[in-house]
Formats: sequence, structure tokens, C-alpha cells
Amino acid sequence: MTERRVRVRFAPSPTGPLHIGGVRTALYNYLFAKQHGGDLIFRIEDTDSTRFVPGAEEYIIEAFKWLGIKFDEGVSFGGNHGPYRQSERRDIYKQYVQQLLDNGKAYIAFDTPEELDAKRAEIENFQYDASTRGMMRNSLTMSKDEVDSLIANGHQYVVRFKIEPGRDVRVDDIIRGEVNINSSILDDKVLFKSADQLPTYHLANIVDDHLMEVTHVIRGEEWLPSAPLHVLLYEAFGWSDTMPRFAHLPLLLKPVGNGKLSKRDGDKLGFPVFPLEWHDPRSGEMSSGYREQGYLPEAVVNFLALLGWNPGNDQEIMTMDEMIRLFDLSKCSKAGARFDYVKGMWFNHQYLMMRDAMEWTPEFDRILKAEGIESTPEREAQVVEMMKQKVIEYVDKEGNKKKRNISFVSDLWPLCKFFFIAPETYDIEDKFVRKNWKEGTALEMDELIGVLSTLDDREFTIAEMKDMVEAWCEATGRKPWNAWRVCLVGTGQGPDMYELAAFLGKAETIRRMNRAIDILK
RNA sequence: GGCGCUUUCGUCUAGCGGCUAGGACACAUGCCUCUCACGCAUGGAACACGAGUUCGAUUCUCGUAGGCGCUACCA
Repeated sequence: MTERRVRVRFAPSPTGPLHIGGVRTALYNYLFAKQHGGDLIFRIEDTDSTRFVPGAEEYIIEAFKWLGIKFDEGVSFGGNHGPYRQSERRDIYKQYVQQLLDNGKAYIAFDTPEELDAKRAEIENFQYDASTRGMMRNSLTMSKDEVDSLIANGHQYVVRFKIEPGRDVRVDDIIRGEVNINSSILDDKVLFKSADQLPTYHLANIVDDHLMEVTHVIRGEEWLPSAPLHVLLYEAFGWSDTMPRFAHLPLLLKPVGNGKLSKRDGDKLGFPVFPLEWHDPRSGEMSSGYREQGYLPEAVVNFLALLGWNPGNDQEIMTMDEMIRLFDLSKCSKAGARFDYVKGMWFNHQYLMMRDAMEWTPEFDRILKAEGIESTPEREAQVVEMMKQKVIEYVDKEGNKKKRNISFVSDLWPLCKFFFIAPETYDIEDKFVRKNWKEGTALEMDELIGVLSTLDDREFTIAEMKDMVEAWCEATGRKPWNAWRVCLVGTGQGPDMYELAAFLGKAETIRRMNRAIDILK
């Protein structure tokens, strides 16, 4: 192997938002490039003019920015191997297609899509290859004059790669080892399309990778079947000695059922399949994104990295730098991985725990706002601020060691709404309520109100309350906490009761208790 | 159908001829406790099947079965 600088690329086509599987492919490319001190190139493969979606390119760039995957060159990143948008490289491809035509590695074919369809209907398993091209309308079966005049008269044509049959083509894959396939099963792939006068993926891919000095092609397994074709193309161009090495990654599979992960799975099971929210400009349809769902980019990256690769030990939580250090293509698994989004949530939980709870406040603010809790004349900004403070204290108790079981900041609301609003109703179906509200409980709560009433507003503190209530408990043998909790919270949640009551204040505490007594009796 | 890839707990995986087959998610139980949660502890749970090779196969080879992908003038 020559000692070339490692250069890899991620080359999406701008046909929509970036799929989460694509994110993983890009991530592996990034990790590999950085580990070897090499470059990651961002190329746009827009050779299918019919599938172009406006906004997709910008979306992809923004997604990687959010994820922390950085490119060294490419569309919007600069570099001296451009242009990096394939639609801007037409002349380059034309030149190389001509080269193949000139040395007989490719030929011109006039068969229309309709004629091909007819052939496919006529002959079972029809394939345009060495066995059939003799009966088709192409430059191999027609005289040069005939071909020239057809072209001169404006007849559309494609350029096809002329595959020599009966050859064993070897693909050396870093992940899968040697893959051998016989060239006879390959068809004479179209390299240059008549419809939009652009090359197909196969041609553009090889030419660009060569010109951009790509050393390793790390892509999804769906490309494995065409890898032999690519090897043959490198050969045809005489570039075998600088041909990149291949690594075909296992695919991401549906969480349940059969098949690979698709957009629909997310809608069905309620998890995003895209990094960012996406609004389809054509259908107006909206797809949720990891960012908007409250995922941290580090968590998404960490989770994705481990779907198909692991560092060979039990470590799961890793920073990007650690992953760069540890990453190893040869340690990638070969079989497809089910997309276990529940574990993805666990990763988010882990990263949320690592952060200081104060970092959550901006997002928590948004949630409060959405729930209608904001600074109004009645509820002074300061009070809201104080409550927030209290909530964060509650969820972030004891130096980050006792955080609630939340995967997202948005999980906070149901866990602490009682700080902000009194229970509307008391659900007798609730297990905790049923268990702790029995005959005589109302009476007991009445007594407790009596005890609490002896304290004035200033005395309504944790310490004073505790003294009073505990003395009463001792004298009467009462254990009022759970029922009291029902009154103030509505269910079995929340912090220490004295703490909560002191926070709510005397008036609110007694108000909630009376209301509970009224409703539950 | 053809071609290729693939196969360890429900899921992600470790294992690279000899292990009580390890970890994580999820699940269950216990401890802690005025509740929830956190935390800690414990538990159930896997080598697809059949032939070889070998003293010995989860590990190597070949079949079979299942899974996945490709089979366009899409990438």
C-alpha cells in the first residue's frame, strides 16, 4: 500500500432529509478520518435531477453542524478538489466517458426505456449484458455511419459499460474480507444518462473519488453488490493502483418487524429517524428530529456509534475524542443492527445526568411557557424563577447523584408540575391514592390542618412544621405523610412533605388539603 | 427467481479451539424510604440447525434454514 494521506468522503444525494443511517455512515467516516489525521470530504451527489429536493443540502449541513461532525472540505467547506457538487462537474464526466468510449470499454446504446421494458416483458430475467447486447440497438451492433447519423439527427442515447463476461472480480472489504463475484452476472450498467445528460452514480462516484484522491470508501452495505462494478471501472480507467479500499457497513434495521429502518417506523413507534425536524416542501409533511425531541447531540452520536461497532470492551459512554482514538473498522459487526431507540433514550438520560441541571433551564422555560406558566402580573417573574430554582433543586439533589429518571428535559413537567399547579382532580383509580386514602383519612387531614393552622405564615418553615407535626404524630400515633402527599401532589410523587409544604406556603398548603378533603371525603 | 452479505440472551454486543459463554438496554425482585425517582444488590434470559475437521468446537469448513441487501437512463 502506498502511504497516501487518508481521505474519505460522505456523499449524500439531496433528495430529502438525512436519514439516521446516513448519519452513522458519516460518523464512521469522520472517526476514521480523524483517527488517521486525514480529511473528510462533503460531496453532493445530485446526478438525479428528477429527485432533487430544495433545502435538503442546507438541512444536511445544519444537521452535521449540530451533531459535531466536521468536514475538512466540500460543498460549503471549501477545498481545492472542487467543485464538490456533481451537477457542477458535467464537463469532467463527459471527458472521462469519452475516454471509456475511445478505448472500447464502453459503448453507445439507443434503446429507449419503452424498448427495454418491452424486452423485459418478452424475456424472463432479461439483463443487458454480453449475452443480449448483440440483439439490441447499440454501437456494437450498428455500423459507425448508422450510429453517427442517429446522433446527428438528435436521437437520444446512453453510454453503457461493456462488461467482459466470465471473470472473477475480487473486492477486498475491510469489514467483510474478500468478496468474489463473477462478472457474468453483472449487467452493462448505464454510465451516462440521456434524460438529464448526467452520469449515473457509478461513473460519477469513481471519477470523483479518483480525482478527489479518496483512499477509503466507507458506505452502507446496500452498495456491496455494485462494488465489483466499481472495481471494474477503476480497472477500465487504469486507476487500479490508487483504487480506494472498501468498507461496507451493516444496515440499520427496523426496531420491530422485518426490513431496514425507514421513515415510517419513526411515525409508527414514536421516535425520530432524522437528526433535525424536516418540513417537506412538496407535501408539507413534517417529520420529527432528534434535536427537537430534546436529544443531546453527544448522546445521539454515542448511541449511533455503538450500533455496529464497539471498542472491544464494556465501555459505552464515550466522548467524540475517545471514539476517534478507539474506532476500528475491522471491529465493526457484519450483520444488520436493529435500531433500538429505547437504548437511545438511555444514552440521552446518561448525558443529561452528566450536565449541570442549570443547563436545562432554557428548555425548561419553554416547557413552562407551553404549559401556561409564565410571568404574569399575578405570578411575578421572581416567583416563577424561585419555583424553577426549587424544581431544579428537587431534580438535581445531592450533587447530580439523585437526578430523576428522565430521558429528556420535557419529562420534567409531569414530575414537578405540582410545584406550579394544584391537582385539579384526585384520581381514585390511582394506586397510591386508593392505598393511602381510606375511611377516616379526611378526618385525619382535618386534624393536620388544625395542627398546621397554629403556625403563622412566618413559622411555616420546614423545621417548625416538623416539630409540630411530629409531636402530634407521636401523641396520636398518626402517620399522615402519604395522605398529605395525596392532598398536595395528587399522587405518590414529590419531595419531602415538609419541604414541599414550606415551599407552597401556608395558604396554598391548606387550600389544597381542604380541596382534597372535599373531593375525596 | 438470480447474485451477494449475514446468523451469540427480547435488543445492542464481547468472545478470535478448552470460559460456570461476559457487559449494556429492557424486564422482574430486594434493599434504601413519608411517596416517586436515583442508587445499590440480585434474578430470568443466547451460541439457528445438520454434517464434517479436531483429543476438544460458540469459535474452522461445507450444507440447510432464517434474516438483510442488490437486481432502474435512483442513489
